[in-house]
Amino acid sequence: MPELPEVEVVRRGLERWVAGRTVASAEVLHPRAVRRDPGDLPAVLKGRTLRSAERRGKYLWMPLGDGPGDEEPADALLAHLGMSGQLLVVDPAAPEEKHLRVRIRFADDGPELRFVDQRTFGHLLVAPLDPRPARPVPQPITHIAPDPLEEAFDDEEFAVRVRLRRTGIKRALLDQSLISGVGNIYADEALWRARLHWARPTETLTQPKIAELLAAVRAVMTEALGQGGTSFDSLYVNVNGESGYFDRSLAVYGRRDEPCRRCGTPIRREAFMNRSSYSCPKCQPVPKNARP
DNA sequence: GAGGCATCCTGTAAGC
DNA sequence: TGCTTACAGGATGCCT
Repeated sequence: MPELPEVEVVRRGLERWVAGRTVASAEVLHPRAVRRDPGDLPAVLKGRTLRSAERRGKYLWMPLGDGPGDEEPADALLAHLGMSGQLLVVDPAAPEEKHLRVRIRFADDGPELRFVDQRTFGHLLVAPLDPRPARPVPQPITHIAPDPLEEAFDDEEFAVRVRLRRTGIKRALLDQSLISGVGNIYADEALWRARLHWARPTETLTQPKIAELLAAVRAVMTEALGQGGTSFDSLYVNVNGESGYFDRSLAVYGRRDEPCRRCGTPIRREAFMNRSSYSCPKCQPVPKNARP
């Protein structure tokens, strides 16, 4: 499941293999894979140059240029991988993947870009860039907060906003308008490292504790990035189709009844927001006034 | 305005 | 063996 580290791995692949190339044609094979008007995508992309590969949280985008000029791009190809999306750079003659949703061919007749997505939670679209912020971002994601690996992320502001919330800390971590790029897996891992239960009321957290949690979020993401991301099956791969290995390093996620790596207590699984939370009963005791 | 929950989707695994 | 059900989860929209 792609979270920030996995998406960053994909971004680096796009920067290396796709940036600077001009689109010859685009083909939409599943309407749900493209937001707005799916019929428009081929016409809007044809002849445009994919300038570079940018990322905020779990969103990727490639600003679109009209030629060799150095004018500021006004729009971008925006992508979210959802649960199972993959952006693959493959030989045009390679057989079609079972869940191929969008195919983009280039004018240089080199490797093509394919959007493959089994569960169709991911999507592509072309959107205008909002030029107002210091770093232009596509308009559909202007409500997304910077991610903790960005320079623009403000630790103090994050702590203030978390303490103003009246909810559980894991809900806050998953709220992309507070902090982007954190999903269920890395939320559980960071909370374990910071010895916090997921239902801890946000208003009871001190500023130093929030700083410790942020450090844990950054540490787990940086380590995952170093190993090419997390993969439990073949659903997540980088642009060349290679899986990451970080799942071997997970301390709690998916380790129900296995011993905690700190104290040996069996890891518990609890239902949370129609999904799962994994934690250590001893290291992460249920708080008073828990907010599920 | 903020918080919380159902919904979208498909493949896999478990249960009967 | 074959069918049914539960589960996985990011973002959105709706309800309170």
